[in-house]
Amino acid sequence: MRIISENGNIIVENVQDFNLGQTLECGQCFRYERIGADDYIIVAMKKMLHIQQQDDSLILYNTSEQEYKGIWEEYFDLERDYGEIKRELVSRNDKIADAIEAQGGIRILNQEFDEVLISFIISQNQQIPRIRKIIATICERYGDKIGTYGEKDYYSFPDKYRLAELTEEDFRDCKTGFRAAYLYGASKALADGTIDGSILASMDRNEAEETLKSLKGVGKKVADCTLLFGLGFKAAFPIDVWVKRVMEEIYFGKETKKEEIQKFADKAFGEYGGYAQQYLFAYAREKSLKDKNK
DNA sequence: TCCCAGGTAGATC
DNA sequence: GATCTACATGGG
Repeated sequence: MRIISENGNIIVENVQDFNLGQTLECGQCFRYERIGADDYIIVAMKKMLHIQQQDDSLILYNTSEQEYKGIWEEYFDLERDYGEIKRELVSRNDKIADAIEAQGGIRILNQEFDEVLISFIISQNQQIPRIRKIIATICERYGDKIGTYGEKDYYSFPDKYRLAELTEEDFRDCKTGFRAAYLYGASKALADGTIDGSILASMDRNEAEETLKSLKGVGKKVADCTLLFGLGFKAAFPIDVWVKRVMEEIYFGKETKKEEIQKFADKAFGEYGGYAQQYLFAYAREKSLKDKNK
């Protein structure tokens, strides 16, 4: 990789194993807007960023080298060797090769813990476009305006103290449905320190998972997403309806209980479980979309 | 009208 | 323990 500062923009050249669209649209994050081919506005880390990919180069508009180094390099996980991860996964189990072939440009974003936890509580039993809409509403109502692109204003994800001021009714007004009570409780737990990302990150995976599950509305799957996307536990392998289906198709050939799939995945993918899961999840959704358009 | 969605809690068997 | 069901809301 080579980093160039030019006209107030940062250009990162020679980026390997990275596809911006795949990374943003694979369901791990919800705050992005596609404004063109390989061209996006994202909101993360309390900032708005216009970012575009051209072949193996990334252009980060209106960004300093300091901000790139301090925030975005880590956020996009650009320092990690994904070629090595993919080779290791295939060598452990070659049935995942098709998924990696199709979605190998995904990187696991290093997102902020509070936002991931709240977002994935919202996500349960809901479709991705709607999850994005609900989170956008919460940000517009309770976040800070942090930028404008075109005609559109962009708002930060509200911090835990702001969220803790909301009533259950406020959450319900954002169309969160039965999850409103869960969000109310989780926001209070974040604000009063009962649940603290930096403490969870220092625990082992199992203890962190159990702590997360002590929250009402956080079960195994939401906990695993939070571990993987918000706390850096790359071994976590969240099993939702998509992953269940694709695992049944590729590895089992029949309906299989989540617990059995989990055991198999932990053993087969080990410390790389999270990467495997994300390749498989995106692969399953892409295939379904293609089938629908046939 | 019914079924489903990046599930979970609580009831019941 | 394992299985069943209600839970808001919107799209197909």
